Amino acid sequence: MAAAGSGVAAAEAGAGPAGAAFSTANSGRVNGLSHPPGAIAMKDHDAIKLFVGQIPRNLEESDLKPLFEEFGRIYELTVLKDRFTGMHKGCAFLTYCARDSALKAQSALHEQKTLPGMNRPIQVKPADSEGRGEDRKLFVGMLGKQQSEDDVRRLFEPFGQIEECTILRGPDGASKGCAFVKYSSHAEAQAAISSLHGSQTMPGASSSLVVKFADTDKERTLRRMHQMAGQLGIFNPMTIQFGAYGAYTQAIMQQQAALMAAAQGTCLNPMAAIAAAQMQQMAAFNPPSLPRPAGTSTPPGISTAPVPSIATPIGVNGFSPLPPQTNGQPTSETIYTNGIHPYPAAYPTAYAPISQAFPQQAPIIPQQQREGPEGCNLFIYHLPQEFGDAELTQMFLPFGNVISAKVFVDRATNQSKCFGFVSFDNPTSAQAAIQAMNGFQIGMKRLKVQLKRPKDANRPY
DNA sequence: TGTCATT
Repeated sequence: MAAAGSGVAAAEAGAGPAGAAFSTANSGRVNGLSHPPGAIAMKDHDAIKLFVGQIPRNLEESDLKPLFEEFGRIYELTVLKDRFTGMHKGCAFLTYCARDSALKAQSALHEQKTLPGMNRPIQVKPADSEGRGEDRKLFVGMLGKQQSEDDVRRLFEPFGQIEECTILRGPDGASKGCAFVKYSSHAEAQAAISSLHGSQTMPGASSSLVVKFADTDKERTLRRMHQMAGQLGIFNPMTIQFGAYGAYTQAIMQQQAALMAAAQGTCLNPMAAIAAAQMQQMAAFNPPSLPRPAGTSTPPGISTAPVPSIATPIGVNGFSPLPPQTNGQPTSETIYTNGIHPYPAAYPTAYAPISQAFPQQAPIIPQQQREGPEGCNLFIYHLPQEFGDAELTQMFLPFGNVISAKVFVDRATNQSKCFGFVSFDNPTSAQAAIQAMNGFQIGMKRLKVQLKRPKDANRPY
């Protein structure tokens, strides 16, 4: 809850003990016990901070104090105010010196009475900051798909009292291989992590048991935002910077980089190797043009006329000599002098808000493996051993919007299994990639590029 | 032939 979150900071930053914060008329006499005026109130170590909601906005701390003092000596009481306007938010944080006072107040007041002018009863309950549950709830991963709630309980029982145990299941009831386990205390949860995380590998699981604290609401929201960002097509910074021509400009930059490497007889990185090979292939299969990334969206106002001029400088050899002034560095100027300008005059501002939103560094959205629509997903075999996700992405960028590229890696050795997946956002790009890249020779191997087999299909080959 | 999944 945002209100509680900002309120915590406000409460922490505000004046401390009630004795100092509010000097009301009866400050020398609280809860029937007298104590010297000006004495600093101490709170118990196990004191609970309460959230109080449904308070009329005309009531300030001094008005509320008498109501709550009935249950014990108050250590701190803070009405939540808007950080900027100072407006009363209709709620407060309340800490009693004694834990017991808080419990009494909660049971006597929570939902039990409605303050004047409010239409819902007062809320008195431990504040979110009191670790209402997230810090004792565990996420358990790498379970066997056939393990039941009872199996998981048995596993986690030795470390404390389990309040809740839920296996995550899909709509069909099949286990997703993970679960939530909630203990009655943080310490118990921590003990379970220490003993169980990585301790064993469940039958059918691909790696050892995962035991960690579950995501907080905040983390969950963040993850959802990332997912949404992915769906909106914010895949990588180059897409944003170069718009629809990112594929072309990148492909050309790579080829030029590869040229330099090849000219020096050094092919140290995999991209140089692939780009060099790609150029031979370019010259062979369709002389003057890169494959047209069909289906790539063209920003409004851009004519498609520049496309042929992109191909032209490449020439029949698959490349053109570098302009002398670039000194071989594949900078963005290199691209411009080749006659390719990512921002024609007709299209000056459409992406500007995005680049302004991320002035320094475009956000790196962690690329999760996303399948495209049917017919957009490729299976690629016989990849060079040293190829990773990035190289795979680069290799297929010229054919369209690559929404994901994944090279499979052996988890034990971290070695590529030499196959992977590439997904486009449309089937035409996928077909173009198959046409151009299936049988593509790299070193001694030829790539196998075909549509990914659908999960449910049982084709025997 | 999408490996790890967050109510």
